[in-house]
Amino acid sequence: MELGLSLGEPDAGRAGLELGLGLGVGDAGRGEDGGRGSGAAGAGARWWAAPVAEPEPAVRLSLLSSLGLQWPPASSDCGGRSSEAPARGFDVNRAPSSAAASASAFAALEDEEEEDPGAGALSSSSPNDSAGSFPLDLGRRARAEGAAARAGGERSSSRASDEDEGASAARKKLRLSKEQSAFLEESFKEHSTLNPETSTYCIATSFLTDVGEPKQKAALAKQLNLRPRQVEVWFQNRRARTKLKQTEVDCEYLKRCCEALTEENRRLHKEIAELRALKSAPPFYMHLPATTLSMCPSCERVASNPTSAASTSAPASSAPPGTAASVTTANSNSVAAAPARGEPLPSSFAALFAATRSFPLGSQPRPPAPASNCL
DNA sequence: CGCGACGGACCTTTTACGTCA
DNA sequence: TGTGACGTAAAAGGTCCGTCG
Repeated sequence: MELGLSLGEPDAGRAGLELGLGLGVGDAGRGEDGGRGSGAAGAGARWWAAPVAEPEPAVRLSLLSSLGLQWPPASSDCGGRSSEAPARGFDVNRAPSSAAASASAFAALEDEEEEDPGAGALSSSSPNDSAGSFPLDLGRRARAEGAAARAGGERSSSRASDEDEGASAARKKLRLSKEQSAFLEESFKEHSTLNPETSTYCIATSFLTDVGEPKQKAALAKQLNLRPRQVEVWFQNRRARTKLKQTEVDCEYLKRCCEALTEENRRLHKEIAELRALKSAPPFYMHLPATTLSMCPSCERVASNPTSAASTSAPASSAPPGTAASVTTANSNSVAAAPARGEPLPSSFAALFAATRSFPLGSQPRPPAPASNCL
């Protein structure tokens, strides 16, 4: 998707300002993170990359900033490998205190299951009856399922892990307990994807060293008494939700961007029309050199060139306030009308643009104009 | 070194279930 | 009590990448 805003003249002779918001949609993330694509980042990070053929004009960023808008939105919390791993306190690759505490709890759980592997498997119909402290008791059903998964042995394929339960069996949806969701959420904050490598967290805590599959997925599944497939599905769904939310945020931001740029475009068109009207004024204005005008970079007022202004300052000094010399762009339409010969005329364009430009974008605060460089 | 098979991880879409107003 | 909206677990199909023979 490409939002294009053309500012200025359509003809090639004039310098038109082409604004584009490159919005990559699709399989954008692949290849950028050196591995498989992070689709969540694909919608967000791709916008940064803006992989268009032509080099990105600097005006894009500067204009966005000049519009008082930041990109990406500050609320951007996009998952994905390229943008993931914000500085959080929780690190699954380290041993948090709670996890360390849970290690011993898990050991106790293991002992309990070894004594009675099927304990309580059918005693509860609700998957949410996780009464008790996490993770020692994450719900009997979940525990039973975890035990069943371990009893059946880990499949090399995560998809196959469910096949042993019988494909004909009705798909039973279970609700993860709050504790399980919270723990998975913490893991997701750290890494939106499951780390296939050996988890240093597991090694550090060494409570899963005998698992034989020291991966994050297996570790989480083991700790939460879920099947690895469940952990995998949860992460997939969580990434999808994150991406969806991020897409909504980005869409809203782009909408505001488009509105702001449209307004800026309208304003610039108006200025162009006013300048054209001035250009078609009597020849008196025409022999003013173009270098007469200069823009104050700090306050964006148009100032007259000192040398040029000096040569033309004499008539200006004779122009009293309230005459055409003090007219600003606010009423430049009236200025555009050719003054009758003999009327006092402005000495330069500087007076015409002496007033501070009005920016319709209310979100953009303007710094106060330094008095030294301004008219 | 190039190539195809394979496994693993991920993404997107869809389905189905549980909850709640 | 029935119902629709919503959240979410789960599955299916596809893609990509690394590994191996």
